[in-house]
Amino acid sequence: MSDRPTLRTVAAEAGVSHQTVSRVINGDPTVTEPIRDRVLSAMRALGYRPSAGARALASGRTEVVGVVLPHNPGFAFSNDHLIRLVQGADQELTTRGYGLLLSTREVPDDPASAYRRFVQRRQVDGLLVEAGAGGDSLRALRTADYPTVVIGYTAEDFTCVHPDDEGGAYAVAQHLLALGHRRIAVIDGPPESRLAMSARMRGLRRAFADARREVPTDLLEQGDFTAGSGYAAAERLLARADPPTAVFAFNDGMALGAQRRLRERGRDMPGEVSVAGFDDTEAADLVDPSLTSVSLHSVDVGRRAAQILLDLLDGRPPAQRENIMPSTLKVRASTAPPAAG
Amino acid sequence: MSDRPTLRTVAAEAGVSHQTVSRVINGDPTVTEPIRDRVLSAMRALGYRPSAGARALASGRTEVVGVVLPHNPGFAFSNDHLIRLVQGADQELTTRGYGLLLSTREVPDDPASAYRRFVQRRQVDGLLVEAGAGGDSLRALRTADYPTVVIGYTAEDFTCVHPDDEGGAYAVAQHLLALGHRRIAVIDGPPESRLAMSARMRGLRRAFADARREVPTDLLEQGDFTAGSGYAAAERLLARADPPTAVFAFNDGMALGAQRRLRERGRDMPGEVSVAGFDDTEAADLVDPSLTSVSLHSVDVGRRAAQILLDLLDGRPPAQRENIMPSTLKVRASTAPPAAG
DNA sequence: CTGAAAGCGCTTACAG
DNA sequence: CTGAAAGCGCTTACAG
Repeated sequence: MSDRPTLRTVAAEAGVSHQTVSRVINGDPTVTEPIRDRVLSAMRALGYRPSAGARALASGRTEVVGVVLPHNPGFAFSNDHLIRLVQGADQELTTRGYGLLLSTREVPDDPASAYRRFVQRRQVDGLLVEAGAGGDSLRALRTADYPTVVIGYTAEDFTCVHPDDEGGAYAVAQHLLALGHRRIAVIDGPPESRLAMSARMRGLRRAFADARREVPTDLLEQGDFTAGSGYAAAERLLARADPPTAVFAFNDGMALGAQRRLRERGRDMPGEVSVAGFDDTEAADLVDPSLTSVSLHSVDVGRRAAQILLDLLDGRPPAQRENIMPSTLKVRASTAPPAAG
Repeated sequence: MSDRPTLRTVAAEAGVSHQTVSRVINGDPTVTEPIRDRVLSAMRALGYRPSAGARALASGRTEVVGVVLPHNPGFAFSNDHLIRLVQGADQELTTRGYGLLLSTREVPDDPASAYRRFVQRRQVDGLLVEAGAGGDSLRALRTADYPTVVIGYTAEDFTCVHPDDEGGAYAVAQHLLALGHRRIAVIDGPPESRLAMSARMRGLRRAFADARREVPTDLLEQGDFTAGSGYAAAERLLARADPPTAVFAFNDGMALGAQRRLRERGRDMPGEVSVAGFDDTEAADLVDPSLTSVSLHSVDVGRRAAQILLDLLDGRPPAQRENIMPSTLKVRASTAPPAAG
């Protein structure tokens, strides 16, 4: 194999200086048309490929963004959300010429953590961090002083992008109230997702308030996003003296677990009990009855986060710190009016 | 902000040459203990962070691996498999000090493709390519002359790693035959996944041959991995004069679609009809009856692929071109002996 | 075991 | 509008 051509090889071939070749590559408008053409054909003829490392060293910018995902092997129900976030971010980054360096760790003191890899080695120009299970690690990234956009909720002072959890929960509650349900149970998510869960709870309360109804506080159950916790919560709800006619689980996994228990207990769905979930995972459309849920448009969230970060890198700071993307209620077969009586 | 410390700053602080600092960073064993300690504390005191770009330029290695995933927004059923592959690869790469540059495109003539990004810009030392929907694009990566490991099947002459599809299908067929099923229908996958599907078909045939039974060729249906195609295939199977007592769909999505149609048609599962899937997606455990399926251990596949690539980069070529990772039959509630008679 | 020299392949001012 | 100079921050031989 012969050596790879460099800027100077191309310059020699085109009969110009290597700076001119650099200008052509970087789209400098001051290069004249004929010169540009000559350089471009020389590049093509030689199969020239710029060295990202040399560019990064000389320019101080890597044109790569780090994406940090939570490292939760058991966090199965969010896998679909995660991959769609990445897909959306990748679309935007690629379009704008940036690379996406991925890490599934966010624990800052783990020697193999993203923090160390991206920040310590200066491999990236900025960071996209999925808030995931822990906001604690965000504080560490803080000190790194890198342009950062958080995907999800954070109590820290970072620019963030997240779905409209409040609006989504409002829509579900409004839907159930409009169907005639009053005894609506809620299966809450785990404390690690407190900020998102509070937003959903706010939406729920607002829907009840707008309907001039009281939230039935005796029907609140705690879950942890697993199907098992939804199953257990359903069991406890069935044991109530005055059981719910509708169950709103704060994610699809718990909703599916609740459905399973209700089915085992012989409850007709949605005839006797309606069930709604959140996140609109693939399974929602596959189970029977198919599950009413809230779509978070994760691809759009990821794309928007990347957009905001790249604008920031280009010197255009975001208008707001908190950026909320619309979510959509998907009504399916698992919700219907309560049985008369 | 003060300027970032460089090798020379650290060298001055520690009272050594910058080469010695470089040696400490790269773990050169010839550096004496006291010198190493002095350098390390100087690095810590100054908050030194090496520049990945400068390293890459000087050493010719980026210590980053490109991971190319198929860009299929509709390819929903493999999302879980994909994210687990990436997770496994990331674990291995991180452990060995490599970064993971991700792209969800593999179309080589797309101006925003992975091919262009990774290869043209020399941002990576090697490539991990998920064979996904198209083996065609692999041919283009070929010309790039990068160390490449394919995840999945390929007709090209690349080192590859894939799950034991043949063994998994063998296990399912053997399980159904052992339960007493003879009329076993198969819902095949789409032509894009031809190589994996052929492997599954081989496993199926081998199980029948080992049991001295004939494969009921009249019960072969074509699907395309969507739940809809499984639903339609089930419909056609129900219309047979001699319908199957068991349905083996070559992915979980089609199996769930088939389950839905069978349920709608009032067939008891698994009483009247057993159903098995493939891939062991999250939904398999959530539906009712829970779905017998084949787990592909995607995390292990991704980890192994990264291992092979990194070994290759270290000058240790793989022992075999084709590397097969074990898959596991997960028996759940959807399969049972056929109704007597 | 450690230092002085050279260079990796670009970009960024600065002249002209 | 284009070229000559300098330097980005490392690593890799090569001496000693």
